[in-house]
Amino acid sequence: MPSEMPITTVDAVILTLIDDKLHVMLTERSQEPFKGVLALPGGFIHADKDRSAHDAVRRVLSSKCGIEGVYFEQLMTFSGPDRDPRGWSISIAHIAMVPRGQLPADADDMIFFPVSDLPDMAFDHAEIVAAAMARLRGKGAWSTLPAAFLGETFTLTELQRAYEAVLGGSMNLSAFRRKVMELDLVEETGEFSRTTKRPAALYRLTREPHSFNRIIGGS
Amino acid sequence: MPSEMPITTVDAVILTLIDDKLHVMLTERSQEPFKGVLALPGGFIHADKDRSAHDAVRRVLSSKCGIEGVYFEQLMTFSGPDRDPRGWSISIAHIAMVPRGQLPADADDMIFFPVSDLPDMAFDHAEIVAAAMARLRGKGAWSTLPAAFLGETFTLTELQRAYEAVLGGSMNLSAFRRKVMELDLVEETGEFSRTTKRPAALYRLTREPHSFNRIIGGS
DNA sequence: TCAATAGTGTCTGTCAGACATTATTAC
DNA sequence: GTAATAATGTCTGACAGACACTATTGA
Repeated sequence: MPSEMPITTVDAVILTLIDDKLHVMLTERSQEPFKGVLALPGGFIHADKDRSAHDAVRRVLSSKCGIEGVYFEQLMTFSGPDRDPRGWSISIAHIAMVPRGQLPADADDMIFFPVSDLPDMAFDHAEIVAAAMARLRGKGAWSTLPAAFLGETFTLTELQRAYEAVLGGSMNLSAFRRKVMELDLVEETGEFSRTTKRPAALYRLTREPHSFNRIIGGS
Repeated sequence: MPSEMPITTVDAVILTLIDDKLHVMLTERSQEPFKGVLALPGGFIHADKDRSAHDAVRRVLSSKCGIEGVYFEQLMTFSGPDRDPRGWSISIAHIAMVPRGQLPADADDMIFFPVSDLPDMAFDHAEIVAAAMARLRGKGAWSTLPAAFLGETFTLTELQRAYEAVLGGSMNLSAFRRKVMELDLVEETGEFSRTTKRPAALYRLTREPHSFNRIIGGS
C-alpha cells in the first residue's frame, strides 16, 4: 500500500434553467489555492462523516449551498498530479439539476452563469463543466432528466422548453406531446396553470427521472 | 485538508467475446484482503508513477494482464468506508474491451467467466461488473463500441454478432447492414474472409469507437 | 447438386415532422 | 371580437423490420 494517497475531493456542477437557458452555479473561492477565482462548489471527502462520495456531495450541497433534496448523479472522476497545486488529486465530479424555485433566496456567494458564456475557472473546472454539458446532451434525449429542472408539477409546454434548453434547438410540438403521452412519462394532476391566456393542464412525472429507449426527436 | 485520505485504487472490467458471448476477466487474489477470492484486476494509484487514473489503469492492464493498446474508458467511481476492510476507499472503475485474439497466450491466472454466470467476487466487484454491463448495453446501441471486441478487420456478420452479444437478442440482417453502410461506420478493405463457405468482404472502422445518433434496431 | 453462408431487393407498417385546425382564456 | 396560448387531427415521407430472393463458395 503506497504511503501517500492522493487528495480526494468531490465537486458539483449545479445546473438550473433561467429564462429557458442553462446556467451553472459558481462560487468565488475564499481560500488558497485559487483564492478569489470562480470555481465549482466542492470539498474534501471526510472519511469520518461521509458514507460515500454521493453522501459527501449531499453534504456539500446542503452546507455550502443550502440546497436539499435535488436530483444529482455522478458524472466522472478527474485526476492527476497537476490539476491541484497541493498535489496529486482526485475529484469525483457530480452533476446536479435544480429547479429555479428551489434555490435558496440568499445567493450572495452563488453566482449563475449561462453555459454559453462561462468565465475563467479554477483547477480543471472548465473541463468538468464541459463534460457535464456533454453528459446532459447525451442523456437528455433518452431520459426524463430535463424534468428535474422543473417543479413538482409543470405544463407540457414547460417540459418541452426544458428539453429544448438541454438539447439545444427546437422540437416539434405535436410529436413531442404524442411521444411524452404514449411513453407514459407524465400523468395529469387535474390542476391547471393560469399564468397564460388559455389555462394549461399541469402534469407530474409518473416516476423518478429515468431512461427510456426511443429518442424524443430534436429539430 | 483532512489528515487522512481514502485509499485510492483503480479496477478494470476486462471484457471479451468468446463464442459470441460476453466474458469478464477475473483473477484469484494472491494477497489479503480477500486472498484466494476472485476479483477484478486492479491496483493502487501510484502518485509517483501515474499521470492520471487512466494512466494507472493502462499500467495495471500492461503489468498485471499483459494487455496493451486496447480500448478502455472510465466507468464510474465506487466509494465508501466498508467496501475495503483496510478502510475508507475509492475505486475508479474502468471498462476495457479486448479482442479475443489480443489476449496474451499465457493466461494461467486470468480466468474468463460468462457474464451470464458469474462467481462470487471480492469487495463490491459484483456491483462494478453489473454497472459495466449496464453501461455497455446503454452505449452499445449508440456507438461503434462493440467493434472494439473485433480485430482490425472483420466481416459484417462478425460485427452484427458483436452487437447482438452486447445488446442481447438478435437483430435484423438487412436493416443492420443498411444502417451500418449509410452511417459510414465501416469501409471495405478489399480483402475477403475465407473461413466460411462464401467468402465475406472484410471491413474496418472508418474511425475510432464513437457515438452516433440513431439506434441500430434490436429485435 | 446440395448445403451453407454472404449479400440484395422490395413491401409494409410505424412513426416523426409539418402544418392546419380547434379550444379556451384575457382583454 | 381579437390576440395569445394550449391542444388536437391528419397528411406525408423516411425508415426499420420482415422476408423472399440471388450470389458464391466447399464438398
